[in-house]
Amino acid sequence: MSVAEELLTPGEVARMFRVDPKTVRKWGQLGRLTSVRTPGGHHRYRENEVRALLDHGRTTVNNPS
Amino acid sequence: MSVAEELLTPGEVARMFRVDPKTVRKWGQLGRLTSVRTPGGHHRYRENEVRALLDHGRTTVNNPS
DNA sequence: CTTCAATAGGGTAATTGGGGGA
DNA sequence: AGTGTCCCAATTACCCTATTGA
Repeated sequence: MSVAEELLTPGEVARMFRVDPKTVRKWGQLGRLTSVRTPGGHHRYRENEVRALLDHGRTTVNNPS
Repeated sequence: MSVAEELLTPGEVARMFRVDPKTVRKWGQLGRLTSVRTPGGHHRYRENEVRALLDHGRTTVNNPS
């Protein structure tokens, strides 16, 4: 179902990854993030992709005593 | 329900534990820290995890000094 | 229409990742 | 077993100004 997907601003993505907005833009240029361009040239990123990326690197390992 | 979690850079964690960033990365490899990876390959660590680990080392029953 | 915050763009410094060895 | 330091290359952070977005 293609409902309107939530688009995130560079600042939002940068806050989620704890990086600089400039770094987020480079990820889009490198093809690691799908960047949606506004008519003015600003970038928007898909929330689903960002969340998938965050979950991908997550090592949910329980530490047994 | 994923609210924006606070992520810390390796340098931040290293400063809190008074160790080298390299050591922090090893903790992530050993599964003792939840490591979130940026698309660029850098690691980010959960502030809650770090705090829990810091508190965990405070198993002092009654000996603050 | 105006105002203000955020963003794009390039360039340079600092940090980080990885292996190997002490 | 665990940590600190060496090398390298890659990634990221902060400086600036002009433009876009709401």
